[in-house]
Amino acid sequence: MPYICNMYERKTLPHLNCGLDLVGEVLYGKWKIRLLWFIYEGHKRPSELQRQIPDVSRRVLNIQLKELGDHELVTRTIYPVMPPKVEYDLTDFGKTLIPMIHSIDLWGDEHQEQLKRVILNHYAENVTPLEQ
Amino acid sequence: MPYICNMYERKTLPHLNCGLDLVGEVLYGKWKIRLLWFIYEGHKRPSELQRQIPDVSRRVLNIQLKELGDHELVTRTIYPVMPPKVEYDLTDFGKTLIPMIHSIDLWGDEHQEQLKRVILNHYAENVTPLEQ
DNA sequence: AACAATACGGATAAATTTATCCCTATATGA
DNA sequence: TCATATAGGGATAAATTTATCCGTATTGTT
Repeated sequence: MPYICNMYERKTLPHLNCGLDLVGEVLYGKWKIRLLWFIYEGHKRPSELQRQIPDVSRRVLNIQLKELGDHELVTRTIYPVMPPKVEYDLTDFGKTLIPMIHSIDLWGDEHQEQLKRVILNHYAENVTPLEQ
Repeated sequence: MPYICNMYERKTLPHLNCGLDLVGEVLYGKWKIRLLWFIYEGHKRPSELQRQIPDVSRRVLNIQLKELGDHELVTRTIYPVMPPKVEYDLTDFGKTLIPMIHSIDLWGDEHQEQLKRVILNHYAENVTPLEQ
């Protein structure tokens, strides 16, 4: 049974075998964790989120927010004003993720020197010889 | 400056702006967190890992293990015996991830009912009308 | 009048990730 | 002798994700 996801009809079924599979289904997306984090920090409007994460295209931002909504991690409130105003908020379910995301963020900050080193090393080792 | 990664010459540069970017660079891969977790649980040989995660192709398993190694999260030990024997172990750096992964795993288990519901709902809502 | 800000989505292209298929090697057991 | 287990890589295809470009609308500002 095909289904549309991310504006795309998926060909394969998801794996829902273990807890980590389930988490992956809802959090595996390049910007999702960051979106949850910024919403938690109070950046609720799409344009604010876009400014916080300039690297994401506005299109993908919308898609990932939509999926977070479908997965009941955030709510979307539309204010009938002009110009349009939309706000995202964490649901209670979404809020249960915050301690986890916080620990991920902390780990990244604590090890940022080492992380940068290994990431850049990995690239350096894999640069195409022609370009060195 | 192009670089090869995942047997593929990347066209865009990675984002290394914040802690979450850095974590993403080393953990963003469909099976990486599970690989770290199973190695932590004592399944060290590639063939064991393959059995724990039948859904991953052997090829991709090797590639993701290689990257975990490049990122200094695991070590790879080759025993010069026949048939070949290889063992992966977490490095000290890799071990610092365990509490985080544990909390992810716990969250997934604690909320598995809700997760399954929202994941399946999301699919149901997005099934192509033709197939319903 | 022209333009920016707000928010959203369709069509499509590009990038990236993951999978499939096939190959190398050696030792052991049926 | 033939299958199996072990470990791994090259070439390529398929799937999936992400980005780009364009269009819709309204209000207020220059």
